[in-house]
Amino acid sequence: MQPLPREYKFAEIEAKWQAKWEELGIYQYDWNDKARVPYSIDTPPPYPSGELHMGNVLNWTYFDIVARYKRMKGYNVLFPQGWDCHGLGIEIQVEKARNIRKRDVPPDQFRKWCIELVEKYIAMMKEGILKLGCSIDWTTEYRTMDPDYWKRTQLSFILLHKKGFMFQGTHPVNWCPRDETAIADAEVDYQTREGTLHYIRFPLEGSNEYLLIATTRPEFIPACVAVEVNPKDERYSKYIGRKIGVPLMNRTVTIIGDECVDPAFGTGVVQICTYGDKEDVKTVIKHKLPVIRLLTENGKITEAGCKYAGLYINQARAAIVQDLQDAGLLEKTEKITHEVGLCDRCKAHVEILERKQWFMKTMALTDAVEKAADEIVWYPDYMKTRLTDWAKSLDWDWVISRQRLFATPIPVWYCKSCGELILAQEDWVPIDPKMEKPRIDKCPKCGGTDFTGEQDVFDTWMDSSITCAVHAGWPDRADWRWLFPADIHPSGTDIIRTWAYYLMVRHLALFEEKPFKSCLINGMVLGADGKKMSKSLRNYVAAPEVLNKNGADATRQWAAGGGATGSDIPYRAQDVEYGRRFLVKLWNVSGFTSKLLADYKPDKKANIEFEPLDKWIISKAETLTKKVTEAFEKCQFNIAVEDIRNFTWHVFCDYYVEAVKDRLYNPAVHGEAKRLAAQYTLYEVLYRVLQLLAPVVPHLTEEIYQYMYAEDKGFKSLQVSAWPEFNAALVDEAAEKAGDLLVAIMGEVRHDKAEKKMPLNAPVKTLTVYAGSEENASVVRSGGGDIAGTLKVSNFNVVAEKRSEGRQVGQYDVYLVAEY
RNA sequence: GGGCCGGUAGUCUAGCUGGUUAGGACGUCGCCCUCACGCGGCGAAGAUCACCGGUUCAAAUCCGGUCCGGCCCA
Repeated sequence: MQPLPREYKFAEIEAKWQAKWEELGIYQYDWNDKARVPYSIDTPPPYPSGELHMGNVLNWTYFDIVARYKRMKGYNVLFPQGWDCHGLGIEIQVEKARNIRKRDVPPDQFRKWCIELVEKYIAMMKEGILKLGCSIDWTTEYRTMDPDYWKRTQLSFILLHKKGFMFQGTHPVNWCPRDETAIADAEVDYQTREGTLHYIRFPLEGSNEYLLIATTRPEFIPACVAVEVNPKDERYSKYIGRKIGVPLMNRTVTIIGDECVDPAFGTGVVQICTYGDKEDVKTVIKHKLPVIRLLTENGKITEAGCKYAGLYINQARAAIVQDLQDAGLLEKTEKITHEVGLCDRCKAHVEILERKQWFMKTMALTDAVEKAADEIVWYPDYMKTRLTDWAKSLDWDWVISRQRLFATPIPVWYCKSCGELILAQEDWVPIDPKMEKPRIDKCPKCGGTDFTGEQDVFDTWMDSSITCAVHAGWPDRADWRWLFPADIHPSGTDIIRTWAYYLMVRHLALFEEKPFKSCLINGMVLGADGKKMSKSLRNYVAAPEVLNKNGADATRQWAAGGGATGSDIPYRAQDVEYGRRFLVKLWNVSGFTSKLLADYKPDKKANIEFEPLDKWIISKAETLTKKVTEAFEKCQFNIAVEDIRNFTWHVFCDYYVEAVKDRLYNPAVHGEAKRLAAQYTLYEVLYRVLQLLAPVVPHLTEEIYQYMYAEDKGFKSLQVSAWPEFNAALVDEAAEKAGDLLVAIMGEVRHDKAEKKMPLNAPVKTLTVYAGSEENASVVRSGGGDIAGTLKVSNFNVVAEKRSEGRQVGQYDVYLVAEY
């Protein structure tokens, strides 16, 4: 036992232990250990976007607590760390930083710049994660942009292709004309914008009548393939089946009926264009309408647009509106607000384009996803419905091809003479078909020898949605199933529909097994103003700033205790400061305890005489252990943190330590055996607090452990000490009740002194307690030593009879009179 | 329009498998320089638990409805 230094220097302590833990290698997963039960965390590889933000802090703190807790519980914990590098976000940032468009430079050069930027960002984020004190096994670190990783993405594609899950199709897809790539539903950001509703006359064939249609997108008139009305709408039902002229276009289309038309919107007559919006896509499929490809990949009008060909969408709209007006076909316009789809990376207006794309058959897996979701434990449980509702609401299969540069290549070629698809063999990967030829002599279909490599690349989610298998060692390790499914997958409320969903479909399709056994959801971090934290709202706080100012242990308490798991939590500086104050308190009480225990030998337990308050706190510590363990098991970090803090601060520091000072200072009065009991209790209860706190506050608890306990307990780190098992035999309800009464009496005398504006250490000449019953009287007498010692009472009288004189002790039928 | 969540003291938040003097934090106001800690100690004030109805001996907690807010989606 060594006494603690006086000052608590968190920066020093935290840096020291972060280095030391790494040196000790205690966070390394033991790949050869088949005796201990493994526990694998499916760390979501973050997208390196710059410095760590408070959202990352919340997320990483949650699963680091789980990792540390499970390690103490004796599991062989796998806590890997990867980086999800590819994506449009990085491409756009490189373009902006270098003021170029990606097509302006050779693809290799562009890729190189992307890698440089990603590496810079990884370094920044990694520094933050290290400062937070995460117990990551860094020997597992990987980057999805490395060929060794995209080998896995490609292999999974080949296997899924062979199983029939991958197909090419000319389907309408969400398309970003600015980035010139297909994007998934999940990447479309819907926003309310002001738009113009145009009322346009469509002439009925064979009459002088016309129908007035309302549209926000007149530029799609050249792609009009039908006009639609609601068959229940008496104004128009009679026209169903008739032909109607398309304004400015020398052709007619048929008027069709469908109940999905809202008679109250606009005029109740709508044009169906390929493709003005997602509704058009549904209608085209349902009524088997033709498709007119109006837009090019960069958002210009095609030849199908006749005289408007070559114009950008906006230019075409202006020209068409002008022409309609000149022709007298534009009856009126009005402003409306409506939802528009924007590319969530660049905010350009998303169009719908028909283009050959690769898809994964995900809709066919919806039942399997639902079943798997039922088998998974969700923290909190209601998050399950977010996933299943999303899965059930999907209309389209997942578009997995992208027209980008910084991504994993799709490992296929096409025969130049017959167009036959050549799929890479499993042992060819990693391979880039843009750079390499397929490893065959000739086309198996036509014998041709010339091939073109696939130019498209994979959606970034194709990389990151196989992590559960990859972390387990797939496909390199024969025993990867040992770690699969992952024990826990952490996710945020905002990415359940992407990350959790894609993980589900990929692993279910590949391995017919759910990817993870439990799913831990974190909410969003809000600014102090209660709004979602963002730089533009100026309520943004950078994680390194918080960590440098308050240290990791205080910051982690904020993350763990800021709110219930899954709910959004606001970042407020004062909450982190409360965490820091708690640490100072713990440090001080530990230092004080270490002095009181200077002559204490833990192994010498002979001749101990427990007082009621010793039994009281030992029992309470045991009850606390049960509560905290249950809370950690259910990922209720806030409950665990609050219970430990309150016990430490208010039960241990404010009452127990105060109550035993006199026993420790004056063994001549109380006896050596009772002094030893206090020392034993201080020693064990503080150790228990340190252990329970270790997953949340790893650095400070380790520092205290090393000074006070390492020599005796023998673990090289508190982090690998055995989690305290709840021992029902140590719970003593009678002792807790008795102690509560004794503590209440001491509290009541404090109240009395406070009211009389006396210092708390003022001596009491006579203290008379009217216990109200013989039972209470014997309790009060049994704790009389500690009470008299703590309150400096010269004459302590306990009267069993009931008498309402003086102050009532709390809610008890006990009264006391103090004379000074 | 749909799904999910929330509405608890000036502020943030816990509790919500029904019975607690509704817990904690920040802030506010007193008092105490008590031999670990003023980043402390002891106290105090502050909540008709959004609203309306129902179930029940009993509801912040369960049910129905209304209003408001958030996230995600259409």
